[in-house]
Amino acid sequence: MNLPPLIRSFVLHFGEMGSRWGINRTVGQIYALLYVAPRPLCADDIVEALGISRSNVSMSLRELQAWNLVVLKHLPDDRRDFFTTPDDVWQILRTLAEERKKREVDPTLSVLREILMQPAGSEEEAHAQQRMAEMHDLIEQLTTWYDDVKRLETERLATLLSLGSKITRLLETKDRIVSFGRARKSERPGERRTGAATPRKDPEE
Amino acid sequence: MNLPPLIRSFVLHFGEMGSRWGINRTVGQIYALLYVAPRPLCADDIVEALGISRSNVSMSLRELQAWNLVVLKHLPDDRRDFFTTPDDVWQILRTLAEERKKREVDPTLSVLREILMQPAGSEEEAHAQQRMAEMHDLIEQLTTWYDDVKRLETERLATLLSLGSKITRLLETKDRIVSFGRARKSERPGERRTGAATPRKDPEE
DNA sequence: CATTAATTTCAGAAACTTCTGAAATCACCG
DNA sequence: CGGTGATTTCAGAAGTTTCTGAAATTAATG
Repeated sequence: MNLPPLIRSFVLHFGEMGSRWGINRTVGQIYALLYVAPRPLCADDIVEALGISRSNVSMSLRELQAWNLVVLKHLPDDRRDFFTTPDDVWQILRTLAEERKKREVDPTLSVLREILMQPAGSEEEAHAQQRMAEMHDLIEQLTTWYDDVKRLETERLATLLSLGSKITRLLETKDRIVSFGRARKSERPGERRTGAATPRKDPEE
Repeated sequence: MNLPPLIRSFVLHFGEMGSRWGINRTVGQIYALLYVAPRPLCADDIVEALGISRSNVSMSLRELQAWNLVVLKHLPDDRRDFFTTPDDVWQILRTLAEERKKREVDPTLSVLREILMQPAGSEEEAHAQQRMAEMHDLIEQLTTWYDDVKRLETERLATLLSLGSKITRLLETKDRIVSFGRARKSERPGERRTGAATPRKDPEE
């Protein structure tokens, strides 16, 4: 590996972090390198910088493309592919969130739904379904929130973040002034709201 | 593996998911099992249910304890350890977030800060620092928001979630009525706010 | 349509992680 | 304080992932 020391530390750290996240080390390193590079890099630049095999670079770039994390550039009169990351860090965050949701959250939700459709064959299974329904509802709440918030432009999202929990304090006040928080009285968190995930046994009780 | 079919699917799915997250398959399965079990389980119950070795169970439980994801119970006149997960799914989510932050986000922030303190030795490094500063600031904004919001009781957090982006619409209106959004005019997202992460070269420009 | 250069694929080697059974440790009891 | 049974540790076996170099493929050019 042949890199200026600051960039080197960054790249190595992201390699480490990558492996904690199920992304592999090389993929993490390549991403980090592209992220800080002042111009798009081609595969051989990466081979050179990280000292890994050409084929490994090829496979890892493929992986990064599958995650939509890199942008492909072409220079005139050069048929090599050059790669960068998007300039906007918020955009990167959005992509990351979207991809992880697609790969991890959505399949989990659908497994949970499927299990919850089946009839429980025992007390034990009925209890398990109850627990899975709780998990299902939590995840559904979070993804609904996410789907809503992800559409915000960056500036608004940043505003929302910088307010944080202050918002609830604001809402406290509004509750009493504007007619805004009305629906919330009847709906305590933890209780089931959607019909979809209700286990079979419920009707009999 | 000797489990009712519904529970079996759930456990297997969490095993799979676990491996995507750098948590290992067995640990994921054990967690899933404890999560849906109607009562605390001891190590031998787990061996029996999942058909894995006693020592593997021991190590995996250790791992789960290190993540604060399981609760230890003792029955009177029985010196075995029994394990459960907390009843409240929101609590589980909080713990998960806290632990992941501790292991992944905090170290990344501190690596970034460290690198940003060092003087850039070249154009290339200076550019890299600029990029790292952007990443640093984004992460810092997110963790500040998280630190703020995590203190909310579950009920309020749920309210906040269920409002989602509606809040910004509410704020639009308030901006004009109450004197609440004043600070935001001068502070465009994307621009540097904290001094901490500013790369050395800035002062000269 | 042959040549050349870039890129991808893939089988197996290397590295790493997970899992096991045997041995060591621990903690309670008489 | 020795015996008993539960639990943990650990060295190495089994399994998995990552990485490489050689071969195959692709695509542009004369």
